[in-house]
Amino acid sequence: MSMNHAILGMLSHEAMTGYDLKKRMQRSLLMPWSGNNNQIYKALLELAEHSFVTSETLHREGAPSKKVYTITPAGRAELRRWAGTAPEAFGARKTFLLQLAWAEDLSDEELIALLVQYEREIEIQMLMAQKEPATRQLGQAKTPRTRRVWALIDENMTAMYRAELAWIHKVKSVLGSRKYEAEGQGE
Amino acid sequence: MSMNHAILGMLSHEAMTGYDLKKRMQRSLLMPWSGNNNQIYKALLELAEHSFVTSETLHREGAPSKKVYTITPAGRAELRRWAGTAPEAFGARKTFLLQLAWAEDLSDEELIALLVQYEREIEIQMLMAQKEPATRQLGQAKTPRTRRVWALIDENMTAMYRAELAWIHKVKSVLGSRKYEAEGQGE
DNA sequence: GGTGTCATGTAAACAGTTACATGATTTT
DNA sequence: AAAATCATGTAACTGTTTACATGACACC
Repeated sequence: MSMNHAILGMLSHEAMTGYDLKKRMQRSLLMPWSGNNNQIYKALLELAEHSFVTSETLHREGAPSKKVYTITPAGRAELRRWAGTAPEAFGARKTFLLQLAWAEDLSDEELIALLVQYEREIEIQMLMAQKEPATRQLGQAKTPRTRRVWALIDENMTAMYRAELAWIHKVKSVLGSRKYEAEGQGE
Repeated sequence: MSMNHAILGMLSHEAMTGYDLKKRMQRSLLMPWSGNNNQIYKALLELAEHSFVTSETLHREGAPSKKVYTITPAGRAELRRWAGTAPEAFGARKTFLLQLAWAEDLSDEELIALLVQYEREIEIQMLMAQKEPATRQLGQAKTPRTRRVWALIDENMTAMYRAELAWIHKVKSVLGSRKYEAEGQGE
């Protein structure tokens, strides 16, 4: 579960409450979990059991109490360990490609309409990624290298959307000009 | 659940057993579910309940019996309906980006080693996608348009991996030459 | 007076993975 | 003799989403 490590990572920059974590996770496209209560409060319990975090309850008058979670040295060690583990290839759930694959009974016009809708969705994601970079929710970078790496992470996100938009344009042009009737395979 | 529709889609080209579906799903990168028994046999039961598929059991001597599933007209209608629904943006789980984000305590050399490992993983995926295109598991395309669309779907997959590899190269060059020390933001 | 934010948590459902169980045949 | 393939299914677990519950304060 990388969820727990994501939380650990965020706490490594700043002590926070579950509520803070939730908001940040929801805003960052890097963590596509919904950032919902259930997961976060459970994960925090689990991390506390392993002594990777400690919590301090702040009682405040006229406002709900807070539980501020702080990472422990053991937590930092675990984070470091995890950061060095063998990386895995990403997995993309592109439901739209499945939709396209079985859209045989749709007309060219319906297909193009679908593509336009999909394009709009991707454009929205890209705009969001640009105006609220995924790494902004991670806190303040501590070193020039981290600052640079975070910028590269944000570039990865936008590059991904740019590639998808380029592909959409190609598909639209193929369908729009009925290039498939020529049966050509060329680029 | 797009799992059920993926099954419906595959059955729309050819009647199959659960076992056949499992093998095809496992081979196709388009359906990143593990294609495990539990899911498939449950999904088939569900589809049968909705009368989207029917099954016929073939008893064979000297071999285990088969249950061949066939799509019904209602199933085809459901598939068509689904194909026309509003598409959603894809979601990518890029755990590696999270790892990178919190790799502050790793040396440049360790970071580059991680990148090289990640590059290898992505290269493997891309090679798999090229030599066994995701749409090959879908059956035989019935029309020139479908043939063309399937080719475009396969291109989408390889373009995605190509974009990732290009990004990895950039990150390697930034880290390898310690460009981050210059604090530059330029492309 | 309704909606939104702050703040913690729980319940129930759905989705997905791993492993088990069975039994015959084929390949190494 | 061991391992893989064919073929169906179940059990137990982990992961994820949606919705519920509570209560105070702030804003419109």
